[in-house]
Amino acid sequence: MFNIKHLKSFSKSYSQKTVPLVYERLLQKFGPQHWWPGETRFEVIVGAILTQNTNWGNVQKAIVQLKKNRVLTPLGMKAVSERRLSTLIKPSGYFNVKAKRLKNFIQFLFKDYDGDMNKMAKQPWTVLRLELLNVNGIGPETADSILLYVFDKPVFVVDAYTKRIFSRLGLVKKDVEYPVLQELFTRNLTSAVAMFNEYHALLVRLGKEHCRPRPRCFRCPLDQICCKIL
DNA sequence: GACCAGGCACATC
DNA sequence: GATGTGCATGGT
Repeated sequence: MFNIKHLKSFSKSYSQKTVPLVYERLLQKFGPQHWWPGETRFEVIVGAILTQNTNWGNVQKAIVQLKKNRVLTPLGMKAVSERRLSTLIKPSGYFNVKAKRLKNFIQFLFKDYDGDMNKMAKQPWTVLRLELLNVNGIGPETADSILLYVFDKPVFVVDAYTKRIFSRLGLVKKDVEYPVLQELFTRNLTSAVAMFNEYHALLVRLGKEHCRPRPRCFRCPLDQICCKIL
């Protein structure tokens, strides 16, 4: 029987075994998460930017506001002023910086792709990734979320939960760099898009419910995740 | 009132 | 290159 308490190590074989196994256990425990069912690709991108370091519930409030005011389309968002945009997305927090970031993305979308998401979809994803990272306000997690959840590209999304969970499982150090952790998943998983999509969502679910920044389950050094879930 | 949330850019050393 | 800080709302 797999028991993370005894296997804790940074070894390669541990990773090979653990990365797919954690996925199986999580899917078994929580079931499919049906993540990011945005009505349009543009909506998912906006959500990806608004959710930076922010609770999804707050993001949804902002999305409703944008939709109500017809700003949730490339043309609508291009037309609205940055000041007005920041007011509409207020519930999502960091509204001034996020308004700027949304405008930066819009500028990129119109300059390079004539405001056409279909044209963007045709770009090879490795190229698109670099272009997205070049937009001020889009970092690795947001870029990869867009590639995976909007354009169905085989890119694993690493976030704070991923880092916390897998460092506590002993597979990586606490301050592991983004590409190193990402590589851990791409190297140890065979299937891609559908699984990457689901795995990331499941890690968020696990993180929210059982893996706080400061463990509350003091009997167990990994908080609750080892004894109750995995 | 403290903690937490599906990051990122920028300043400083 | 590593580390610290500002950005801000809303739920528990």
